[in-house]
Amino acid sequence: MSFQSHNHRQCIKRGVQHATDQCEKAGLQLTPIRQRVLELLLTEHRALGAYDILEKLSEDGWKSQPPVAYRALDFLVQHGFAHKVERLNAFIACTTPETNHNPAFLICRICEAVAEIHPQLSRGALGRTAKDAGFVIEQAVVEAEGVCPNCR
Amino acid sequence: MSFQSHNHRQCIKRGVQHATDQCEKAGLQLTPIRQRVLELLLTEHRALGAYDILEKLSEDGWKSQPPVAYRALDFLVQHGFAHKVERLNAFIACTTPETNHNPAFLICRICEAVAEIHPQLSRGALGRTAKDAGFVIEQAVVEAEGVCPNCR
DNA sequence: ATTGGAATGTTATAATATATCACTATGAAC
DNA sequence: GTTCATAGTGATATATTATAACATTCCAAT
Ligand SMILES: [Zn+2]
Ligand SMILES: [Zn+2]
Ligand SMILES: [Zn+2]
Ligand SMILES: [Zn+2]
Repeated sequence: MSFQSHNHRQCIKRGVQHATDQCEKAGLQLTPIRQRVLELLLTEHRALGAYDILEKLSEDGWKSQPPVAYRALDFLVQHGFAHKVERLNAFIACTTPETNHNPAFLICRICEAVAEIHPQLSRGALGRTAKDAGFVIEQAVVEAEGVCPNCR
Repeated sequence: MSFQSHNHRQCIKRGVQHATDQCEKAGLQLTPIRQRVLELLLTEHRALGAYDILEKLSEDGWKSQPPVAYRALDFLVQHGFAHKVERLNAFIACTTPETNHNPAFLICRICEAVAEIHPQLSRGALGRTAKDAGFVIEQAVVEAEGVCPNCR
């Protein structure tokens, strides 16, 4: 859980390592830009906008245009290495890329920290209601805003 | 439930009537523009973007600029007469404005119909997970995408 | 060597949203 | 009745987020 203090260097290392391995296995190309964007996202437990990413890339010497950031982000999201937080129009590295999952997010409105969690929604009230309505859920955006334990 | 066939004229009438009453009671001004925007939203069980609204307003003779639409939408959202669907960056009239609620949405990716539902999330897995993490949820965005009964 | 695909570079523009200031109406305070 | 404060609207400009379209590079397979 990203709200708790933890060995954050390991978050980054683990994230990059996992992506590297997965891409190797699946024949995907974790190109320098894609890897760098993933690292940037992993650096903070906070969602970054595409233009934040662009700015940071530019500090690295990549003077890239918007499509570059969006492409890298698309790739990462597509393959489950990152997620888009719709409420923020921003992106965050996946913190549990090992497991197939339907992530939900807890967003602190004070410090902007974002934690990825995995409640079993389909079994809960949402899934039941949808089922009753004859609606087939393919994907769910679940984003809770509030105050994290550190900001209370 | 907006997926089922129903007397839709009544949806519109009820929505406007409720807003009128509420505003009367609370000393709020349901101005012509605000009422018209609400009507436009009520016309379809589909989310409309601010610029869709602007276009429709313009067909009515109001040659308005973006802030006009956003202000009216802000008002409606603020007072619970409409909701923003984050996943779509668009707005939809509330279908059950009588009750205090934390709405969730079912979004059909085929016909774009949106249904507002009210699962008891706080009692479910999400609420539990948040509580365990010491996170206080103030608001939750819950938006499921999939296929509605009519499009199956 | 040629071809084809995937990734990136580059330019332009679309789509969504807000800041700011000017103007108007309304109603309360004096 | 005039003054004043407030809420709403009008209007201009600009910020922020996102994509379309086409050119170029690189590498591997034929
Ligand atoms: Zn960490
Ligand atoms: Zn916090
Ligand atoms: Zn209806
Ligand atoms: Zn449908």
